[in-house]
Amino acid sequence: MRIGELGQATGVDIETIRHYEKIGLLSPPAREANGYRNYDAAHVERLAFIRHCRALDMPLAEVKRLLDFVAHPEADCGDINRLIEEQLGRVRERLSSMQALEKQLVALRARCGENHTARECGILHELVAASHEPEGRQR
Amino acid sequence: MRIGELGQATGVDIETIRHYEKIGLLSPPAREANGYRNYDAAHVERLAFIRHCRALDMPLAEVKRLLDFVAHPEADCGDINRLIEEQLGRVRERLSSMQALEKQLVALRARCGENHTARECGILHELVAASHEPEGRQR
DNA sequence: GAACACCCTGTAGCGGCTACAGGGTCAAGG
DNA sequence: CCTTGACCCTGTAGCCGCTACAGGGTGTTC
Ligand SMILES: [Zn+2]
Ligand SMILES: [Zn+2]
Ligand SMILES: [Zn+2]
Ligand SMILES: [Zn+2]
Repeated sequence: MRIGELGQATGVDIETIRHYEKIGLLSPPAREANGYRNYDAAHVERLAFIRHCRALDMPLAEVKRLLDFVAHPEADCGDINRLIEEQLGRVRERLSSMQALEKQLVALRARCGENHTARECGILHELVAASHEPEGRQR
Repeated sequence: MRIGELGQATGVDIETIRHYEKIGLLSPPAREANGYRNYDAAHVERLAFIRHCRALDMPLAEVKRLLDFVAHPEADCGDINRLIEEQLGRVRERLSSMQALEKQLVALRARCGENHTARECGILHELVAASHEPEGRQR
């Protein structure tokens, strides 16, 4: 199948597919006589796998590591475990900082009353005032 | 004060300070005879404000808009309100997708038992299997 | 006069795409 | 036969928000 069909089949932009090939994440497919890329079922499989991992917000470098495991199934599984664990750690860290962020934004929003000018805006005052304190009371 | 002192005072890397100047976020300071940047109190104020907004994960483009409000306090505050609202919307969207992500990763981790090879690893099997289904059951 | 801390400009890199520019290929329709 | 259109190719540059050099200049101290 050609690149357009592969994109159709997996819901991936063809520019992205070429990008994955360029960075060595998706193996170069065969070429037709006219130079067009010609993908097979394994490519569909692989690309779907990549996208699934990306949907789990894994960096491409980690996806690459996982693909290596798929290619060499005799390897020990401990590393896979660790990879997921690391990923989970990062996600949780990000999650908690985003929760703190949401709280701050909600508080900020509450500072703004009815129509007035920027000079009298509680949001702006709060932002200016807050930037006078050392960052990170919440730590 | 020189750039190093400003960095000290605000906890911002001097490369970052020069970067902010280059992209027009921080106004160019005066220069000493030898060409060294010479900042004043207003710059400290402004830089602290920028960093505080960044800590709230605002894109620099929005920080710029806020700085415009600070500079023109006669403007209507409605836009400030909207800006914070948009920011909150983005944060919440990201937050809920990260929560879903965390769940998936926890489920994934549970699939891996004791020591075994990648071939028998439940995580890998799950990832491969999941990539066969159309993405986004959760939507 | 040499070591050191500081400063300057400019360029290139990161990740993960996205968007061109400037071409080639091939089937259907006027 | 020729044009239109859909598809494909390569290569380069841009996005964000930094970060890291390379290759220099300045100014104080021993
Ligand atoms: Zn207001
Ligand atoms: Zn102030
Ligand atoms: Zn396992
Ligand atoms: Zn399969």
